[in-house]
Amino acid sequence: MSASEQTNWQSVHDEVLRRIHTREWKPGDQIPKEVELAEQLGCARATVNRALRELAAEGFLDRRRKAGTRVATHPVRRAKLDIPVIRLEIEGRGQKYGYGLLLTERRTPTPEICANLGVSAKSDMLHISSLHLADGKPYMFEERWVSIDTVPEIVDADLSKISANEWLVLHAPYTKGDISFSAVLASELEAKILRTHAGAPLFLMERTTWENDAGITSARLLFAPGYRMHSAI
Amino acid sequence: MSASEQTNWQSVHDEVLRRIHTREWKPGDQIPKEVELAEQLGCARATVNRALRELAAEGFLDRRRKAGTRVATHPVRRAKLDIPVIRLEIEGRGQKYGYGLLLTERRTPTPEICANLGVSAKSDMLHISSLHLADGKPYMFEERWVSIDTVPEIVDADLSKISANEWLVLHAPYTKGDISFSAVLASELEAKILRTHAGAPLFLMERTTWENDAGITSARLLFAPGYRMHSAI
DNA sequence: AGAAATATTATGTGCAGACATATTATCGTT
DNA sequence: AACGATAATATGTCTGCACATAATATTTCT
Repeated sequence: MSASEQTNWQSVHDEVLRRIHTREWKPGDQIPKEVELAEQLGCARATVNRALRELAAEGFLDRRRKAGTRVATHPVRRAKLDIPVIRLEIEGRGQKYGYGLLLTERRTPTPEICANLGVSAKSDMLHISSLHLADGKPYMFEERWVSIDTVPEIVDADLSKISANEWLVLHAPYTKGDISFSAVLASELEAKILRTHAGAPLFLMERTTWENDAGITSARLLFAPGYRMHSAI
Repeated sequence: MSASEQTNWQSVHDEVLRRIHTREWKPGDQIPKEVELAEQLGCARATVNRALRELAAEGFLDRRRKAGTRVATHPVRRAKLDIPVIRLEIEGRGQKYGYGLLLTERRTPTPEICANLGVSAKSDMLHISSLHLADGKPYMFEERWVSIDTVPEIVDADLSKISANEWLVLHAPYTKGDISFSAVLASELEAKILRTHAGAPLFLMERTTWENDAGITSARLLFAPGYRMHSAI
């Protein structure tokens, strides 16, 4: 290796990654131990440790005490999906964000929601439907249930101005969450709201959050046809 | 805070997260500087630094030199999607994995693939179609293009036994990748292959990878109806 | 040989101290 | 007041050292 430049953890990171990419170190290979690498690259062990730790977190390396460090055989690539507030996602693309509250009602949850959140069938809940727009066009249709037992303050929130999600982000942080993605067909009603036709393929995102096992909210987000979620890996 | 226990970076991490969750520190609030926190919690600044750094990476904190550390106002939650090899995903659920090669042909790419990968229209490429099964049922239909210019060894690979993706993972690591998800309708052909009906909603994953700007592969993965991708946040 | 106790080892983490760097705050000049 | 130079400061990182911990290797005992 060239060396000569300054050795910081980032450069160690890059150098190790380079050796993996050039297949100097192949999947399954054991790489030199931290002390040796530190000596080779002219830096402290702590610096090498930091670099290798990050590489392990990124999925390129497998590390085990005493056993050493080896190149991952099945580099599970981790796509980091940023799940921003919809408003910021739209505004971030330079589009104009719009939001409309379609319905709020206070009632007991459906059996499905009970199962999702793990709450009783007699729970006090808020059911909210809303539509998010980008440049005036329907972008995402949201159907959400919020537990009033867990987040009583929600009943005083003005959900005609700020979306339930944004309100929750600011007032009810969660400790645990679940998110899933799938493809579904638009129903008659959904199609009408999203201004498309029944049977159109819709991207569905379902999110459920808890605060220490107390269910907060469960939401079903239906994106208008053409939506693509993407990410770098 | 209680304290008394041993102070390691993990406990600092958890304590700070607790203060955020209990809204002792609210979104937008500035939190004590590292030196103060270290004093409060009875540990070295390096330890606090490690904890806060992780929390910032997780999206709970915003940190800036001189400006200090504050609780994120819009906690962008990062869903970490593990993108494993399909075989491992299926076997990991205890199902039996099956794989069938449907077609391989060596030809020039379609304009769409050219655009995706950024290669010339006269590139030498391998076009591969295959079907992945779980417990004998169609699970995912894959249509892939591999650049022979970038990965010449692919022509000697036996793709009837091992999927192109698995072969690539082992023999052609990438430095850059792009992944996107969307919902589409099954075409007649796709429906036939996945043993469903035309017009069924399919979850589509598109992946493209490069090695230093040299396009490696572009793949279109169509999952059978009912597929759900999920993750904890 | 086989099992249990013990030693060895590579990574994991903590610490104090130092300097680097990006930003903000302040001061002086016009 | 506006502007540019300068000082102050919180985080970012590196270093050398020490000890903890988990896993493996070795030895000892039956």
